[in-house]
Amino acid sequence: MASADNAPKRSRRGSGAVTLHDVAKLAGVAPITASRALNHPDQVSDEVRRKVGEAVARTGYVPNRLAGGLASTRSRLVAAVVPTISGPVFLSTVQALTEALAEQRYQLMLGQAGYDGTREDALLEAIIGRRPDGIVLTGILHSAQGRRRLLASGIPVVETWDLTPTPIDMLVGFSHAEVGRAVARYLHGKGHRRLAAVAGDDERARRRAAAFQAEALALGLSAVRVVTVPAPTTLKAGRAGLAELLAADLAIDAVSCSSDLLALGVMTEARVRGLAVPQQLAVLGFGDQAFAEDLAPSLSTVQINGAAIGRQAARFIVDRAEGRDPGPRIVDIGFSIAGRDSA
Amino acid sequence: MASADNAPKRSRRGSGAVTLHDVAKLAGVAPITASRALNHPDQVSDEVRRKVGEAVARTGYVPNRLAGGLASTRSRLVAAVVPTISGPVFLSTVQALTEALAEQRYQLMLGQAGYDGTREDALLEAIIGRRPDGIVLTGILHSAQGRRRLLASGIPVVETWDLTPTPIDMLVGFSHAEVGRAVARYLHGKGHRRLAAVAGDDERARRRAAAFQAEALALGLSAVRVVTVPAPTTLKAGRAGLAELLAADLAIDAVSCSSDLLALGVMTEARVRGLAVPQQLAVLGFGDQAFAEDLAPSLSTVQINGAAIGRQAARFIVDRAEGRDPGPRIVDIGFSIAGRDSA
DNA sequence: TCTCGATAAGGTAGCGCTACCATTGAATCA
DNA sequence: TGATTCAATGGTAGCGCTACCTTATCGAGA
Repeated sequence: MASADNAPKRSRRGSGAVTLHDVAKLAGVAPITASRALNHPDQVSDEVRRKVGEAVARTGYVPNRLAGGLASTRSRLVAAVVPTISGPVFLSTVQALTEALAEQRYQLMLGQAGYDGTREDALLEAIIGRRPDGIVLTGILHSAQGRRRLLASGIPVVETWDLTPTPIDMLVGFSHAEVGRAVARYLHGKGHRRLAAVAGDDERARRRAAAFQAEALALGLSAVRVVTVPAPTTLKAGRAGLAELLAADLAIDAVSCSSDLLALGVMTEARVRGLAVPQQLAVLGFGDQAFAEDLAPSLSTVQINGAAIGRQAARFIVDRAEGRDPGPRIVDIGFSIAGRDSA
Repeated sequence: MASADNAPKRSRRGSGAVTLHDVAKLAGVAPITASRALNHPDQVSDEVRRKVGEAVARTGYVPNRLAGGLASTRSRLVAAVVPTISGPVFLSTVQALTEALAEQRYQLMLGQAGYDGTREDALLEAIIGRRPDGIVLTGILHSAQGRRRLLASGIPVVETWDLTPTPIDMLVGFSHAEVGRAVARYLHGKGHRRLAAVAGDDERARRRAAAFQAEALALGLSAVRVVTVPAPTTLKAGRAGLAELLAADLAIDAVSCSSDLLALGVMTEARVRGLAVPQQLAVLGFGDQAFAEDLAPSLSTVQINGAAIGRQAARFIVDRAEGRDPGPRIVDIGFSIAGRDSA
């Protein structure tokens, strides 16, 4: 009965990495105490904290969050869904979200749903399977089936970049209809009378455009022509959009665009055609990307604080995950119009 | 001893979600058989496959990948590290990576390291803790300490957007020095003799610029002035960069930029100052972002197939994870120069 | 007839961690 | 002094899944 079994106790499986057990043994404490020293340092003595810290440093131990998540049903993982990462619109939100979460030791998992929604179901399954502590939906329209699935999963959900009276769970955004109306009033206020728009083919841009049209009519202006281009929007589409508007020979004097890139395209096409911006044609963008301010002429655009959206979404989810009350479930982040040289 | 304990068998813990046990019970098979029906369908009978499929549909079961990953030491998770998501350079790579991985039922986890590397250590810890099946480093210089840590973790690593003879593990990229030299030869071939450069303050851009300078000298041209601007690069920095070059009064006739956005800034500033592009000043970009081709004048630029990099990285990692030999560990994806109107 | 191998299914024992409860010893109170 | 509280630590039992092994069943070959 002597120690005949010097054979590795660790069985066939496992990654072979350092585990909490190894750390605990080295520190001379029980595994659970080592766990506490790392996760609830205030619950152990200085002595234990020191010994465990040393053992961690010596072994290079990195906690297995898969195991921790399984045991505690808290994965410290947050999933974000964007239509596509190439549309730079949501980037500031995703970036702020990543950073705010990293500060709280949460990690972001990114999924792309595409603009058509065909991958949505597979994506949701992949996400829910990871049992994230929260899901941030960024500018995506989801099927009723997907809604039900999310709801059933019980995972906190934050919808962003929109404002609906009936969110799945929580929401940070702004009113697209309000943006459309504000833009119409802004251009009208600047003396423009023959408005047009170039809009990406996505739900939100369409809603802004519709409100823009309606408000222009309400202001007594002539009917607004809207050219729709595929999403995600590109500079090229902006050029083509203006070309199409000019071909229709409507004598327009202002164009509202559903993205800054589109606006840059419109300005480029106008310049090539010898149309002075803003004298002959006013151009308004959407999103206030970094380059907008430094174009020549500088681009007037709708400012959305994407970073604020990301931070609020992070706050929502972390509060929920830690059992705090996140307050009102709907936050209107608002918007403003940066009046610069182009309109 | 009768069934006195009608109390919920499921103890205090757990998420309350449907588990494989529930599915198995409903299907009338053992849990392990249900597991096989889902993960190795060819190992069970049609009958079992059908019953389990039905049970899954009825219960809305979503496998817990935390538990699966813990048991199998295969997380089906891949981590990608970018300096920042706002620099649009790596977006095409990240997008292609996400898509290629999603096809193989792997999921991407995104981390931002920043350009300074202060967050690098915390980020690595967060990543390794999830026990991903692979890590893709995108354009990031990591400390020797980080290298050691990654190596010690035993996780497959793919470095991208660069070419070094001593990768940590696997590598897909191209030679930045070669790009710098090719650009110098290209501009020289177009008849330009007084070259300059505007480069972002990151390791790779600096290497391109250095090779650009060296090659220009080798071609017998006068010394190349390089203006360095902060990373990530912006349009504004491009404008400022050109302004600085012009202030030095060097009579330059061509500018090579370390990003397309920078090039757009240079072109914008040139236009404002009445400098004709390319007649008085040739401008060359880097990255071939979507907008480059449609600018006026269209932007000549260095094309990098970022999507191909992403796909190859995915292939590397999936092959490794599934135990296949991924072939040569270093892949040079190359580059080309798109000669358009600006240079 | 018996053995053999292939196929299909099940049982067992963890993966590495933490929730929950029990225990200990010291400090506090009446 | 003994009852009571508290802080610090440990033990046990899973979280939900899968690797590994074993057992039943069947038809083919000797």
